[in-house]
Amino acid sequence: MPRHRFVDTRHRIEEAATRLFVSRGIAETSVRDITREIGLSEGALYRHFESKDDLVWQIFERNYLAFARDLESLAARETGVRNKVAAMICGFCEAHDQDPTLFNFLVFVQHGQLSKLDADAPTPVTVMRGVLERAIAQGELPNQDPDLATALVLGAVLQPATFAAYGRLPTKLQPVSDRLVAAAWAVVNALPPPEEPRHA
Amino acid sequence: MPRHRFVDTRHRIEEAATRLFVSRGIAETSVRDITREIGLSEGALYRHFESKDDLVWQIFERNYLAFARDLESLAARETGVRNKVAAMICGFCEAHDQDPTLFNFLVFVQHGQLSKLDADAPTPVTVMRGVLERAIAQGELPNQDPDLATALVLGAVLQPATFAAYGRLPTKLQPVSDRLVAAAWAVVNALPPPEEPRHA
Amino acid sequence: MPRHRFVDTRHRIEEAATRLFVSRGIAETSVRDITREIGLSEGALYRHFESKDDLVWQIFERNYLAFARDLESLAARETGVRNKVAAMICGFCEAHDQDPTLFNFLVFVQHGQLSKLDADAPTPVTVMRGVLERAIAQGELPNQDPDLATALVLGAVLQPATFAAYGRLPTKLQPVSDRLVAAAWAVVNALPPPEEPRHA
Amino acid sequence: MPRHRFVDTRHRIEEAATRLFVSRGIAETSVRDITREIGLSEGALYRHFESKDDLVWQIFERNYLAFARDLESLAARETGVRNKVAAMICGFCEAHDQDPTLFNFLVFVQHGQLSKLDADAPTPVTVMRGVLERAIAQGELPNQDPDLATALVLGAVLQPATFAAYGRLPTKLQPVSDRLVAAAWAVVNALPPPEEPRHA
DNA sequence: AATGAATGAGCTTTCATTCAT
DNA sequence: TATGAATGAAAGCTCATTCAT
Repeated sequence: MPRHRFVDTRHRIEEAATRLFVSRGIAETSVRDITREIGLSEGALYRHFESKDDLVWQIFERNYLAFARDLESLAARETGVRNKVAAMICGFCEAHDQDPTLFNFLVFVQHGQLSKLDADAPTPVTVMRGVLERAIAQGELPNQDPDLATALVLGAVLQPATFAAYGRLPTKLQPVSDRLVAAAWAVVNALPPPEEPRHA
Repeated sequence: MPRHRFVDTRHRIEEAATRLFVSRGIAETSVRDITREIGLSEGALYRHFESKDDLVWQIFERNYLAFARDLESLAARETGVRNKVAAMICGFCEAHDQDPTLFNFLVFVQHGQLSKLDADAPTPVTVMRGVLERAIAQGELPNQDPDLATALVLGAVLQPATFAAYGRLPTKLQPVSDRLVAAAWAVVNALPPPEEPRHA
Repeated sequence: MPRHRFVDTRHRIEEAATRLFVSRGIAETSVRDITREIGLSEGALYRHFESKDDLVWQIFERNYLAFARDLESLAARETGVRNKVAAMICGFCEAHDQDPTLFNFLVFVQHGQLSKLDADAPTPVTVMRGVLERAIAQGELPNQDPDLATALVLGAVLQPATFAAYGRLPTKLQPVSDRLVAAAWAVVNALPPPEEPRHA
Repeated sequence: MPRHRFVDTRHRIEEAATRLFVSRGIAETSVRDITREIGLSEGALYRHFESKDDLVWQIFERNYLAFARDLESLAARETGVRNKVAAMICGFCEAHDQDPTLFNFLVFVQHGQLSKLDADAPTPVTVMRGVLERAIAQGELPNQDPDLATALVLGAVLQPATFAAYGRLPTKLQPVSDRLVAAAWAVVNALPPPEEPRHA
């Protein structure tokens, strides 16, 4: 008999739940679906999580914040926006490829979990934004709205991830991470021409 | 309560439903929620839609295909990839700004509706892909995977739209459409340096 | 434009209703099913019948009593139990063959309608019982319980009718009416041997 | 309210359901009616039966087939049609008297359940038919249509059972089983005179 | 007479959660 | 810790009936 049954069970619940949440949606996944998947009784789940909501939240919070911290340390390790952004994009790709199910849950499925987060807890979005904002302020990047810049950079990884989830792209993003990095970099440097290009 | 109001009940249902679907999610919105919103009895909804699923599908299909056709004609009107892509990006922005709720429903909420579409019905995604693929084939764009290119271009509008939905960006995208166009264009022209750039 | 539209519509409702009641059951047939069958709106049915219950009742009462009266006059026309019973059995067969749907409705489907009948209204059952009881009293038939006798005689037509409804027998009973008559007659004359057949 | 009563909930459901189905009809009995009758919540029923349909079917199938097997073994135990038929008629009476509610459900109420049965599963009807057909083939009975013979024999028990259900006969059939046996026997031996008995 | 949208009660079923064991 | 029957609220849906037109 394994020593860590409790831990093990909890982990198996989270894993099965994440899988089902991503493939069917949270509301479409019943507690019964989850427990049946791992041969557990319905009631037993409540020894490990206070409620279904709590289960969703636990999966989300821990992983979301951990992911944010990872990105943060990846960026901290580098110098210069270019390298920092590149490292973070690669971080997204690695997180995606390592567990696409969890990645999709964190980034796409999380219905309403975001608003439960501590307002100033670092998230993948705020971490990226922090790097870009600082770079803009210090003139490392063209002057631009940091929020829009963040959206554009993230779009360069998240939309490919979406395509991968829908089968429009291969399941692995790391093989194309160079391309995504190039795109992310291009996007924050590609400003439209000024509105009124006076005389010749 | 009057029986025959002179308003289009069907339309009011669709509108309220779209709003609720976007803000809460489809599964989290009950038929009762929808009808209560517009002062209608539950049963009455079933005079207009066969089922809740049917309601979702009707809203989705009609608007999704119409949107795809709009993009198609916007692109057709232009010559050259650059202009075509620019027109489409602006088309996304306009659709978004005109009815952000509907836009978000079509692009983000549609749970499983995509798979019900006719396999070869044109969608916003396939329309964009068509333009890019042709341009790549004809050397108008650097050689690259058309699917990845499509993802990157779409990311340049959809991620800002997501940010707008979350309040991270203003509700209107049209004011920044130039920027999005520039980003979209940059993204398909920013290829990473070749892996091994031997001698000169 | 036909003169008797009203009458006509009413009749068409009754006919369609009877058919559906027999084939699906009363509860399983909705007002909508009935009206759709004859291209009428739901509301219009209520110009002809006060309620669905009323519709059921009207179909039942009129036909059930008419059938009882038919049997009564068939019996009255004959002399002697044998002939009277034979005539009634043939009456059952004819009624069945002429409109099996209506016959089955009257005899098998009528859920709870029987109890709404006037307690002393003549019914097919009471008519048959009357003939048999009188014959027993007058020694025309062996002494026996008139109710049991009635059941046995009716069983000789109704069970074949049931078989016809289930496809175990041809749809027409008249071709075998002689046999049914013979059976009915045999059944009221076949008394079991006395309980204790002492010596010899 | 206690969670784990030491009674067989499933059995109590079946019993209450059968009673209600017979007295009101299947469609007219709601799941709520059934559970209220035995002090159970509606949802709890679905731990024991997949659906209302499933409940109906389970009650029907098990008992119907068991009854058929009983009749089969009663017949097998005897030699000669006469005895076999007598044994089966008595079997019907016993089944009826032991649980009239269940008997009526099996024989009269079963809405559409019959068609779900395996096509070649033995039923009370086919068992009786088998005995009669063989007897006819071997000349033990006058030559006649075995289906009609089966209908007539069954009519001799089922119509009295119907009368008992309607209160036209006492609730017990066993006291008159001799009479029913005599009737059943008479019915298969009472052929009408040949159509045209020309000269002597 | 006829229409059909609207009502509102009721139906079957699902599901998160509790609790005796 | 685990089980699974039981709860009770709510869901999607149906349907007899009404009524403005």
